[in-house]
Amino acid sequence: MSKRNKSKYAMLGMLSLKPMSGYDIKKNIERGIGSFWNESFSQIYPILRQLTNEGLATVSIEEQIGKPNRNVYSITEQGRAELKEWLDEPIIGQYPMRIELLLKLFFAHNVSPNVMITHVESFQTQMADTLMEYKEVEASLLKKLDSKKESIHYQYMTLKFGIYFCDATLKWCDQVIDDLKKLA
Amino acid sequence: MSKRNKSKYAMLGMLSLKPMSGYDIKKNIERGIGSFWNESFSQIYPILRQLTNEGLATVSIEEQIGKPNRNVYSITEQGRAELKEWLDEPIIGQYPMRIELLLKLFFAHNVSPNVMITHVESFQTQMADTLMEYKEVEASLLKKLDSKKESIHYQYMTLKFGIYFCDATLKWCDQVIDDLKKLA
DNA sequence: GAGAACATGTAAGCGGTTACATGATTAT
DNA sequence: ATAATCATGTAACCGCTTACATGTTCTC
Repeated sequence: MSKRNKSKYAMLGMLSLKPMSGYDIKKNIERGIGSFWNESFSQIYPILRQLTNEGLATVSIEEQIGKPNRNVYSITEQGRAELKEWLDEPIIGQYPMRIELLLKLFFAHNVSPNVMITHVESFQTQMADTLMEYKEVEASLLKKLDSKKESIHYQYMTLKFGIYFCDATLKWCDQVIDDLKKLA
Repeated sequence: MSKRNKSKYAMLGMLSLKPMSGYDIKKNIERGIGSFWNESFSQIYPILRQLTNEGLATVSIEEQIGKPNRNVYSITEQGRAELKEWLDEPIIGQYPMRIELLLKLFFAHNVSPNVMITHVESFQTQMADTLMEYKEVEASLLKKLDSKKESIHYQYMTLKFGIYFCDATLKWCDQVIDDLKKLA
């Protein structure tokens, strides 16, 4: 009944794309699903070891010259089965969002409107940067959409979420800055 | 340097609106900022006590007939000062988002598209419900906008974020369901 | 009669971040 | 030279959720 650890499924999902090391997984999470998911090394490495103990993944050590060895993990049939089981499950409950900017804005009557204008503007530039990154990824994904890999389509759908979110947020920022200026 | 506990400021912020009990704060958080912030009783009560120990709030016990006593907290000048300090600070770093639906969608090549159609559709109806609630709150806020309380304006701005977010998400759901049907 | 709302709290445990530890290679 | 990338891990700590504990009144 308690909140299950979803990091495990994030690992299995990543390994379902291709065999990877812990380091690879970190990078792929950042570049691929960083807008709505994050994992740190201190979670990744122990979970990966746990997966092998449970027979959901196997390891092979790749020796490299001049670099540390890579522990490359591959998903097993059993791992795939467990991943599918999780994918089938309906999603219950809410994702917790804690957006500090909005918390401050809600209590902004305690300070001058200019304070919040500054905060919202820097939030806005951050968002604009993020959107540009997404657009670049989009361009590279669009080239691959014809390929036989259906996973590309799913990657594109999640990316679109990020783009929709940024767009909406940027429009909101414009409006809020306008409103704040009227109060100032 | 470590991640500071922002729950404290959520409490101070709530008390900056009016004196409240822990129970009141919980309700006000749910109804007012629930779309981007949450607190549980096991955080609220200890923090409230801590605030009084630090001189940031005072308590008064209201006796009631047939109901448990209410411990009503009021913010002190010192509390207001600390709240303002926090409001002034620039917001550093990212808010962690963990949206399970998107995690599943990213790995959806492992299951039939119909599985994700089901998930996205129930996500969509949830969002639509949320949006309706927001619209109701919006209607009641619009009536109060003329009032002398400037805090209403800030409440409206944060509510607008929720509305923008829901709108964008609903449009995204429409598109994704279309795309998924083409894959099925 | 069941369940929600009112009202306050504690204890245990997991989830997750931050800091620590190590060290070579490559790019600026 | 300095920083970044590659690469794997551990330990400590904090934040937060879940479960537990208690009891009345009001609503369906």
